[in-house]
This record gives sequence, C-alpha cells and structure tokens, in this order.
Amino acid sequence: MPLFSIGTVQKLTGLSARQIRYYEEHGLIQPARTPGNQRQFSFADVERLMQIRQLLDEGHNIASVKRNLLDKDRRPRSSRPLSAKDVPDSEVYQWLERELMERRQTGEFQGDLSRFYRHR
DNA sequence: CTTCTCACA
DNA sequence: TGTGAGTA
Repeated sequence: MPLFSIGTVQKLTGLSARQIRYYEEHGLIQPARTPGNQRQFSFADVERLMQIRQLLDEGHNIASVKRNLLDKDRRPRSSRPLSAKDVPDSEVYQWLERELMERRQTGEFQGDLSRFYRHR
C-alpha cells in the first residue's frame, strides 16, 4: 500500500496542511504514523480528503462535511461495490491513481505534479 | 528542508 | 484557517 507525506497530500488535494491535520482531529481521516510521529496517508485517506474538498467546494461547512462522512461510516457494507459515481471526479481520480502507482514503482514519484492539482 | 504540536489574532 | 515558535 503506497503511503504519502502530508506535503504530497497537500499538492494532491489542494488542502492546506492545517486543514488536513484539523480534519484528522475531527476523525474524518485516520492516517498512520511513522516511528517519528510523521503522518502516512494511504490512498483511502487521500480519496477521503478529495471527497471533503469537493463537499467544501460545493458550499458545505465543516459540520456538514463531518456529518456526511461520519454518517457514511456508520452504514457499513451495503454489499454494493463502490461505483464510479461514488468517487469525486472519478475519471481524473482513477487516472491519477494509475499514474502515481507507476511512478511509485519506478521511483520517479517526486516529479512535477502540478497538472494533477486542483486550483481554487 | 519538512513535519509536528501548541497557541494566538 | 493562517502563521509563528521551537522541535525532531
């Protein structure tokens, strides 16, 4: 499972480090930690943050976003596999994931990711 | 140089 | 939310 630093996640999601840490405090994401206490974000975390970013852009406030996500967590498996429509910007996301996975394996992940960024 | 926590405008 | 302090 690929893991990302908060710096990378900032670029990927367009969110500030402050916001990312704040959302973690509120239980919206639960990134792992390195022995040095540094956060390690998984694709699930990044996807989640992109979801939050989208809700925020749609005009929802933190409380609204929090209810939306935490509520979704209480309704576990409805057996229905995740459809493309459940993921924000699915087309871009899937392509991004493929690109990142490839770059991970070839060790050239630290390239210019500006074309993946979402601008405010 | 990057990230972390804490605290303040 | 942003930013600065003081670390690791």
